[in-house]
Amino acid sequence: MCGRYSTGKVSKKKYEKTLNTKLENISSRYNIAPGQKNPVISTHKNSTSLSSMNWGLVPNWAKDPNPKIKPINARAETLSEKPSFKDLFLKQRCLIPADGYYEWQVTGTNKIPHYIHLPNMSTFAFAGIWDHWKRDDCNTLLSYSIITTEAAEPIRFIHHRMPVILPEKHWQKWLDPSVPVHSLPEILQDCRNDCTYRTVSDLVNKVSNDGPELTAAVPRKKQDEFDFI
DNA sequence: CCAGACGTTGTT
DNA sequence: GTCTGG
DNA sequence: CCAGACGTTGTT
DNA sequence: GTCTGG
Repeated sequence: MCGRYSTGKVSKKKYEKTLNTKLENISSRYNIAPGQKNPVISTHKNSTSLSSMNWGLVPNWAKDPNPKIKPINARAETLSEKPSFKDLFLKQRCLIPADGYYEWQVTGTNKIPHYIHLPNMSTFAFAGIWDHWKRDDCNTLLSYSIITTEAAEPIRFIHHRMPVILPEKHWQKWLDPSVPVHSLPEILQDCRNDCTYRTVSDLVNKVSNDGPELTAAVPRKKQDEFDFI
């Protein structure tokens, strides 16, 4: 799955070139957590732009802008069936700029954080869906959820689910609300699985920690080595 | 029909 | 255990 | 995702 | 809003 990620060294130019549009700046962050406002690229009324959206989907029909359940992830396999997601999957897809994400490997009583990224620390984009919540007397709330799928082979030992990382060739199609429905599952299945990883320190656990040191490789003992102490 | 949920992950 | 806040 | 709180009444 | 359960 995906519950923390980074935009530390993303290339805004890569998004601008691939999408043929001008975007606002993307701040460098190394510990993006659910519930925060983060940069998201979406196409609305024929224009593609970067907006600040809340991570954790608040559907437009929610009575309250702060409902109990705000999904941070949405399963790719069932997107077109779930009442909360199906309309958004058809018409409100988004790209989430990132250059890595964190996954905790649970071994016995230990939780070892790993930083997962593409070769060469390439800038990438998660596939997501977004929505727009509005009541007369309240400000508009934009929110999003990151789509997940089965984990790629190299990182499956860490966790069995991972966020969908879209190759650049699909970015424009993914954002286009008029793209034929049948191509959506094809795009999702053609996601990147050439991920690599490193163990990192526990600094990432605390949301208030933020900096390049969170992504630094830190050797960690495995659980079975602890067992003999 | 109305009332109530609408999600994921992981664990059992 | 479960919910909230970040 | 993880960390940290989880409550009321009354007083300042 | 739309779906599910009763």
